[in-house]
Amino acid sequence: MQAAEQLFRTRQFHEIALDEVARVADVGKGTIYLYFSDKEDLFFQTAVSGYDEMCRLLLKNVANGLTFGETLLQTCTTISDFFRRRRPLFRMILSEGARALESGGGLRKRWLEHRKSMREAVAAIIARGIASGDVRSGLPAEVLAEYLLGMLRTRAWELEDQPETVRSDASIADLFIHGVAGPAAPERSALPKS
Amino acid sequence: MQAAEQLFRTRQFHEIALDEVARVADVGKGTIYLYFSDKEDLFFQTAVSGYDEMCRLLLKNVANGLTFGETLLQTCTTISDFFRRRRPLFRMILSEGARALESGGGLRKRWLEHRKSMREAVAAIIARGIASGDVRSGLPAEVLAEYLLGMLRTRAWELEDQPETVRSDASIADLFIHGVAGPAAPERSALPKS
Amino acid sequence: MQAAEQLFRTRQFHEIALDEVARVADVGKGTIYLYFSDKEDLFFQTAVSGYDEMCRLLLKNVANGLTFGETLLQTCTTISDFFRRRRPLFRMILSEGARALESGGGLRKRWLEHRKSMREAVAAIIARGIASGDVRSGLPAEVLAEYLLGMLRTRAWELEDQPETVRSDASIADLFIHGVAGPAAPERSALPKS
Amino acid sequence: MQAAEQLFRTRQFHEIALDEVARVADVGKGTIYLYFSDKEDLFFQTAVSGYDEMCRLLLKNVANGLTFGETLLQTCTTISDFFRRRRPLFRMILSEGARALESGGGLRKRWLEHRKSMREAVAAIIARGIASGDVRSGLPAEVLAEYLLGMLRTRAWELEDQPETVRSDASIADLFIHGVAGPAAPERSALPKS
DNA sequence: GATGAATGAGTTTTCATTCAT
DNA sequence: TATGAATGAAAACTCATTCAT
Repeated sequence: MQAAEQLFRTRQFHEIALDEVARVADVGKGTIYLYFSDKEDLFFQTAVSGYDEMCRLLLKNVANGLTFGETLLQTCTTISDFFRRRRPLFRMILSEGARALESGGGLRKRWLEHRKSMREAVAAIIARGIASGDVRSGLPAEVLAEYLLGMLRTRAWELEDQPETVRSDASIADLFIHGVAGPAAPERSALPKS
Repeated sequence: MQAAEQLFRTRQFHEIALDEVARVADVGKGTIYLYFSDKEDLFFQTAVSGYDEMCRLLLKNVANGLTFGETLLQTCTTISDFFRRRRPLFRMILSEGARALESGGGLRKRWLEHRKSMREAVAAIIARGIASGDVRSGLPAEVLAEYLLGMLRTRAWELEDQPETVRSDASIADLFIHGVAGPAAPERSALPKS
Repeated sequence: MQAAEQLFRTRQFHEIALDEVARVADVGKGTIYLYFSDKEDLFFQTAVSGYDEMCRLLLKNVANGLTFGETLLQTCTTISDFFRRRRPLFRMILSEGARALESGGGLRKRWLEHRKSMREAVAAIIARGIASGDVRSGLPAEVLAEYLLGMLRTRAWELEDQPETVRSDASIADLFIHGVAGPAAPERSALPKS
Repeated sequence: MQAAEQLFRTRQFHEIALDEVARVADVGKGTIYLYFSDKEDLFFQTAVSGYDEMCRLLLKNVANGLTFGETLLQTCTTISDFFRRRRPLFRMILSEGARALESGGGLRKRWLEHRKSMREAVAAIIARGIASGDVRSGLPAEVLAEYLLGMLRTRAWELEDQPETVRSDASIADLFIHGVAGPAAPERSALPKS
């Protein structure tokens, strides 16, 4: 799985030959088939394991005694760090997710389960904001969680060309909470400086 | 290109054989090579043409005499409609984009140009909000434009299971402007009711 | 199909790689797949075509004005010649037949149809013997036809080590008609001398 | 060897993986190689052992004080029963025989030896018929033995679709002795009723 | 210009065989 | 002696691309 993840850095599923995975992993090609039912399965399992690891990180990092804003920022940072450190895995999640969703059948279901875990991990944090009155109550926490993840994804994929200052975790958390209208500047935020 | 787009509805680039594209397009297989240098090129051109069409829509739909909120909502609607009507093309843009970015070389540059057009079309709208004071000024309009696009993308791909009411264009525009904290309820917004 | 037949001379279905067939046939490997749906199909079609050719030979060679014994001998000769000339094809028929019968499904049915044609071609000849009183009437002509074919098959595969004189077509026809008890010697037979 | 025989019921040599043989035999895969030099060897030995067992049966069942016709019928019954009870083994003999004969080398020789035993066991019975005058003397007993075996093989493989009455052991023995011309009906035969 | 038959490099997958334990 | 994890050669099959018509 590490070899698969590594090769995903520069190529997509279909462009990666199992020959290469075997070579990088330094095992025989047949060995792969002892542990994964087929190529699809190898990449699927790898992606899923990444999902799960991120969930574990999120659950672990829920500190107590923080304001909602602080918690949210911490969440953004956790996810950002993961995205940065495991970029290829992140790509795999995106592209295997696309395949899994399209494929239908048991694969689709298994995939959605893992994605749901992720969504709920973030939603739990936002739900605390709703409870504390820091977040509006009209929309499900799950929906807001997806938007937050969407912003983080956008930052990771689409804003690479922008200077760090305008795409900091703090700015994402701030935009997520206050929107682009923003609070009255300049005492914009009680968030810790990023 | 229409044939390619149509086939993309259910399958990915690598799963689509040119034989099929030719059959669906009702031309000889060799003919494709008279107009595209490559299989890659066929899909790339198709994706790019979709990008451009969306840009055209955005530029056309910029009405005058609207408040910022109204303009933004209109923008969301325009994009949403396109995403809905041309779902396969949208998928193609995502996946060809991933390939183009990774491939390096002239392809990458060409792709980024088209994406920049899109970003700027949205950014222009947001810039008007900054000018009018409806949008904070600390962040580049381009960055905010990407976040908006990210929200729309999230809605299209990740929130299909949610009821229409919690993922309306109006709610996206509202969240984008005011954030999850929301305006002082209940006279929440000058936005038209969705 | 000629290449397949030729390679079958020394090897069995599973031992023959399509690479070789392509090389011998002097076509690209992919070309084979333009005309046969898969490896199985190539060998099946080849075997079937052999069956059909043998049937054609049998039907063509039915001369008139011969005694039953003469007709039978001629039949034996026709089949023997075919077996000798097209030994690999004959082997293919045997082994593809085994596979087709085991495989079940449409293949099995298609195969049985062709085999039935063969059986009936021989049975028709024997039926004339029954009509003329040269052959007993208690058993279906089809059953007797299979036994005759069985003897010819035995001769071709199991009696290669025996001298030609004891495995002549005439002796097979004679044994088939009169059995091992034989007619009252020495004016044993009205059959032409082989 | 029992596992191999059992798996041969539904599949051919090449379709049976040693993994399966090992699993069915409930031994480790490596263990097979302690007792057989080869996959080939395993199946060859199994087939050969079947041959030998049939020979043993034939030799054991040679009762005294029977007419030739009775002895022959008994032989047919013995062989038929074996074919019926051990159908997969019978198939294995056929297909391993084909491989062994084509392979050349020591294998071919070893195979022919075992086949010769079989042939001779049947030939011995026929030789008694020659001695007693029940069988013509012009042809070697071995040749006639092969034809008899050929008829039995035909009955087992090609006449499955026929009603039992027209493919009884008695009818085979009768056809073998008297041929299709048959004795003067209806007091056709001194054979015991089947 | 249009075509589609031919091609063969490239890919996934299987499985007999080995060998360290 | 028994094992079964590891292996990599081998094989079927696909498909982007070419090119003679």
